[in-house]
Amino acid sequence: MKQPLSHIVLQAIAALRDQSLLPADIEVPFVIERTRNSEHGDFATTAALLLAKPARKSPRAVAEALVAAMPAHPHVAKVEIAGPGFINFFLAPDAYHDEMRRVLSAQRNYGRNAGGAGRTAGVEFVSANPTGPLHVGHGRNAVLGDCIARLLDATGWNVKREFYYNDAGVQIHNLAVSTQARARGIAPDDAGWPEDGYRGDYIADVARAYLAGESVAVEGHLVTAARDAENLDAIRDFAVAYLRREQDLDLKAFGVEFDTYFLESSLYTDGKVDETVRELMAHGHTYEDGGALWLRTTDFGDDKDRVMRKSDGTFTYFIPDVAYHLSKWQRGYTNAVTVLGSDHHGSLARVKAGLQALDAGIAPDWPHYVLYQMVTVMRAGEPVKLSKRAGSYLTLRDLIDEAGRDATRYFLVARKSDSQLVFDIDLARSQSNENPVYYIQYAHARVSSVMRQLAERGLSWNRANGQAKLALLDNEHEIALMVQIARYPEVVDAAAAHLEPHQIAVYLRDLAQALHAYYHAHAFIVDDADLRDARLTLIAAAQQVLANGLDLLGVSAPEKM
RNA sequence: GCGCCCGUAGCUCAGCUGGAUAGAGUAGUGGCUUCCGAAGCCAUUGGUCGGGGGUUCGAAUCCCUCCGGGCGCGCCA
Repeated sequence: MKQPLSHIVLQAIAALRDQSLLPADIEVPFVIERTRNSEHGDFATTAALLLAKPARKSPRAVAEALVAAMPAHPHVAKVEIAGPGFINFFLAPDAYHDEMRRVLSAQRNYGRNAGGAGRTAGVEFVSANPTGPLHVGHGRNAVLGDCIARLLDATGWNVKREFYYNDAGVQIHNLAVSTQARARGIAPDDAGWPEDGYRGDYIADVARAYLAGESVAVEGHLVTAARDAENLDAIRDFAVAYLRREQDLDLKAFGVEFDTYFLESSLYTDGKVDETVRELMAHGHTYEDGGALWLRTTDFGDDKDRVMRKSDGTFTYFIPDVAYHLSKWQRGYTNAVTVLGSDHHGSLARVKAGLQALDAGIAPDWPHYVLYQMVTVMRAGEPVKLSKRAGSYLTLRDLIDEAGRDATRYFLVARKSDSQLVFDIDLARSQSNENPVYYIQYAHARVSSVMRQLAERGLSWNRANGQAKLALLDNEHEIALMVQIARYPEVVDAAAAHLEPHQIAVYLRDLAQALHAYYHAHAFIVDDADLRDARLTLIAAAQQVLANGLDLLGVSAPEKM
């Protein structure tokens, strides 16, 4: 709804320039924003405040000139100047009525836009090594990445979901020897159990499946167990496939799927690591010291230089990381998002430094990192300790089984990613009004309930009929609800631009509240057919937006609860 | 010691990225169901936005500093 307003402000600025009341060469990054207080209208702009200095006039004088130069628009009922020089726009009710019609004609497309213009955005997330089941932290990562992908898709990007993992490093060796020990009947704490072995019971499951000769289908190929406890390579391949499949099943149950699985080992076999090292050396940001090859990352804002190639000839992990991100760039990921636990934030500076040192035309702010803080899980008032190495941690699967997919997704994404999250299992699984996800879903189901009632009474309402007399929607609840509905496209745009899916979660709560309040204050199935059609149109629009928003979070929108 | 993140109502958190009188939920208090879903609604109490300085028309938001909490700081990944 902002576009017409930006348009007439731009026209007014142009008019003032033509009259030489404003310098011709200034850029005005003005914005049209929602007002917080309805006394200030629907939208406001601070353009006059920003123009005051270059125009060498008082903000109010600039505001008056702008308003005088502003063309009329049928959706704008009134323009006022307030305070130090705010320009407030009051929309005509028709602006909102038209918007409701737009919701119903666009349906699932309402709120989507084409800002990404079909360019490719790669969202890398989860990226857990296949050494065990996913834990709750991975769950936060998964839902953040998935919702960001959904937001980018909704804003016109061609989105690729990508999962990166290491299938050959120290941790994987550890997995192999742990599984081998289990296959030989050695348990943790027994003599001969490998140091730093994975102690969880799931390792015994892997070993059992291996000895039974099971086959595992994962990522489009099949791995069959060799059953030979002495064949460490076969054990490793099987264990990786087995645990990857477990992760995929958990992720699928969580509503998360990927387009691409990228193996770190492929960077070596495809020569990408060597290519990256060659390029870094060619651009002169490397030097040798103490038998190791260093990258001068301090040239690009890191706080100390980093070793690329150790004195034993192997690479540190960060070179594959740089090579991997280079591969994303080469694969045309104009926009790249990496979702990462904040405990890895130290690696950001060096990877970005490595990318800059390649001098490949990569923008300094590419890729975008979305960091998230730890999740603390509470059950019955007690924290549940997360300890991957101890093997006694709460898994994502446990959480989904207990709290349900919808509540788990909502809770893990409803907060800003960079603040610590306390996940209260008891609250998440409670089906009460304390639980926001049920409150939102309930609001959605309630509209379906009205429609069912309508049918039972032999009445009908045609969703596709844009003829409803929406001018009848004029009480405070209706206006509040229409305003809330019409905000949706703006919220989607902002949430996508800032990679902040929690904005959707917060918005949906507000929308559900406006709908519940309307529901309570007014009847819908009334005798007056015109009024009935108008009100049904409104709640149908609200329901559509709730469904669209829930879809962005990957949470179901039930017709019945 | 250095770097990043956080500190907003008793509790859990928003705050549209510098705008107008800082908002929700929950807890507390007081109301509302012969009627389409009470899994609901309405009203009300509650704030030195961790403290202090600064930048400007204007700061919870940006800068500096201090206090408190979290996470990092390896030729580990």
